[in-house]
Parts: sequence; structure tokens; C-alpha cells
Amino acid sequence: MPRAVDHEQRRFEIVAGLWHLVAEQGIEGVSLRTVAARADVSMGRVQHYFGTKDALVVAGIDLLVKRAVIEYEATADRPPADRLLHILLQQIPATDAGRIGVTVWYAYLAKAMTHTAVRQILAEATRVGVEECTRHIQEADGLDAAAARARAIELLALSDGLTLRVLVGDITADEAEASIRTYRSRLLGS
Amino acid sequence: MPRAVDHEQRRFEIVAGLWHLVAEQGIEGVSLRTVAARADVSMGRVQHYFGTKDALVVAGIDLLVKRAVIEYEATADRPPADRLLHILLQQIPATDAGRIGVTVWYAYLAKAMTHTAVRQILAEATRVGVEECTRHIQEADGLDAAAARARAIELLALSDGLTLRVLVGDITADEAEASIRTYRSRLLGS
DNA sequence: CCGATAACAATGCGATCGCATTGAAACCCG
DNA sequence: CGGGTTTCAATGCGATCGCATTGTTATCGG
Repeated sequence: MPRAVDHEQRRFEIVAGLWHLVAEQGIEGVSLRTVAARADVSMGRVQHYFGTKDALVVAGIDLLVKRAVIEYEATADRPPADRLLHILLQQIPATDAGRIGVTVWYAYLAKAMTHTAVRQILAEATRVGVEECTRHIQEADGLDAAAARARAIELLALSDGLTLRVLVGDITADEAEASIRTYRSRLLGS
Repeated sequence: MPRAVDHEQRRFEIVAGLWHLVAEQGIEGVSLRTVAARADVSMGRVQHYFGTKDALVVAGIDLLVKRAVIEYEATADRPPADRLLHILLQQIPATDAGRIGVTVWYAYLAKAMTHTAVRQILAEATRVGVEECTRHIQEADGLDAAAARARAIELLALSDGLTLRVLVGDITADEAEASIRTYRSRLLGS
């Protein structure tokens, strides 16, 4: 047996470098060499762990989604209304790390338009998001499945749009959060 | 004086090729050579009219925005409620051309995260969009400026988010339009 | 302690990139 | 009907790209 290393850790280091690079220069700035430099490892290492550039790029969005799911699952013991707000507010960039994450997310969103594998990963992630929100709205508001789903899509769309406005600097994260909470309670009242 | 050509026309042909290319391959697929090939002109011509790749890319979003503005200004004689809906619904991809346009738009949105000139153009466009919507909501609903602006941002965010869902294929253009109209009338009632 | 093997590091290659340069064809003015 | 100017088309160059290949090192079971 050869030398033992923590593969998961190695892969994460590289992907973390990829994320920073994407946040700074967009996916256009990604090459095997630039990612290696940003992660402060050799290009050979990147090749060893991901093989091709495409696999590396796909791994970038895959890990980003997986981390969001893990974060969400940590709220399993909270009431439905809380979990719903977690999903709606999670992506709004409050911290620096959050801003990087959502910037990377939108970079991949554009990538998804022309890249099948990326599109499938994002589509699956949104599908789960809609389903979870629908479930929470049903429980919290006592709506039937169809109505709850329509509202879930509305709320998620609003969250997406507001996130975009925060990224562009049009409004602050606080304003976006307030807007979502207002809208959410207006829905409850109606 | 040398041979006279229609510069505007020449520039448009090239930018149209750029748009198609961006819709098909994303901004990553853009190079002086690929754009020239897609527009079926020589690379020398592209260089002659735009100089650098960066200027070409910026011209792409600039022209896209200008066209949207012209389309909007054609509704100048319609009532405020109509003009508001025009802005909210315009980007939802109903036709093929519309789908290309909004796909290109989202590609540039990602580009804006890392490209100052693109960011400024998009920021100015959204600023005008918010202002126009605010004005129409004031007139149509009789709200004060602050409240109207908050609702304008909400409506535009919802429109953005729903457009995204249509692009991904999560919902249809008709469903998105229905959702916006429902939301709009719910606002009117409250 | 030794050979097999995983884990890289280093290098090479053909393709493509943005951009500068060069030269020719087309056109209008005098 | 030259000559000046614009509008390109063609080509060259250095840099960078993804990826394959090769070389080196560290580790551990036998």
C-alpha cells in the first residue's frame, strides 16, 4: 500500500480554491492551472483527483449543493415555519462566505444553460427545494398540495430575485430578508 | 471618402452572431474567431468594428439593453397598469427569440459579477426598471413613493425568479405569467 | 528491508487564444 | 481618372489552454 492521505480533504481543498476563483473571475477564469494556483497545490494534484477540467467544474457545483443540503438537514427538529424560512433566507448573502457561495451559485446557474450535467444537478436541487417548501407550507398553513406548491414556487422565486438584487448592490441583505418576511406574513393572512 | 457601408448594420450582424453563440455556448464560448464564424463574417471585420474581445462583449449587453428600452418606449401611450405588466412579463421567454434573449441576459448577469462595465450597464438598466415600475404603481394604485418602490422591487424580483424557473424548465411561460398576474391582483386588493 | 503501488510533480504537445501587423480591394472627391 | 482613405482579409506571434505522458517520492504489507 502506498502513502495514505485524506482524499476527501484533498478534494475539498481544491474545490474550495475553485470556488474562490469562480467568485473572483467567474467560471471563465477556471483552468487546471489557475485552480491549482488558487488552491496552492500542483496542477498534477488537480489532475490526479479530478482528471479533466469538466469533472472538476461539475464537482464544484456538486459539493456546493451537498453542503447546502447538510446545512438544511441540521434544522430537522425545528417547526415547519422555521425550516421554510431557512430555505428562503439561506442564500441571501449576509456573511462574506455566504456572498461567495451565492456568487458561485449564480455563476453555475449561467453555466447550466449550456452544460447538461450542471443543469441536472441544479434542477434536482431546486426540485427538492420546492418539495420541501411545499411540505412546510402545507403543514404550517393548512393548504392543499397544489396551492401550497404554487406558493412555494412564488416564495422561492421572490427569494431568488431578491438575492440577485442584493448581489448587484441594489438593496441590502436586511431589506431582502424583511421583504421576504413581509410577503410571507401577507400570504398567511390571506 | 472611401466605400460607404452601413456601420450600424454591420455591427448588428456581428452582435447578433454573438448573441446566438452566447445562448448556445455561454460567454465562455465567445472568441473573436467563433463570433466571426457564427456571424459568417471574417475575423478581421470583427476586429475592425470592435477592436478587442472585451469591447465586443460589452457591446453585446449594451445593444440588448437598448433594444429592450426601445420596445418598452413603444408602450408610452398605454395606461400605467399595462406598462407595468409589460416590464414584468417582457423577459419571460414565450417565443424562441425571447428565450435566446433572456438566456443571453442571464449569461451577462453572471458576467457582471466579475466585470465592472457589464455590471454598470445592468445596474443602470435595473435602476430604470425599478423607477418606471414604481411610477406606474404609484399612478395605478395610488401609493406613496416608498411603498410603491417596495412593491416594485418585490414584483420585479418575483418576475426574475419565475423567469429563471421557466428557463430551467421547472414551470411553463404561461404558469409564470399567471403567477405574476395573480400576485399583482392580490397586491391591488390588499 | 524491499518491491509494489498510490500520489503526485514535471514536462511536452497540439490546439486555440487575443491581438498586432500587413496588404489589398473598394469607393468617393477633385 | 489618379489618389487618398476606409474597410476589411490574411497572416503571424507569443501566451495559454486541456490533457497525456513520464519521472519521482513516500508508504506499507510481506
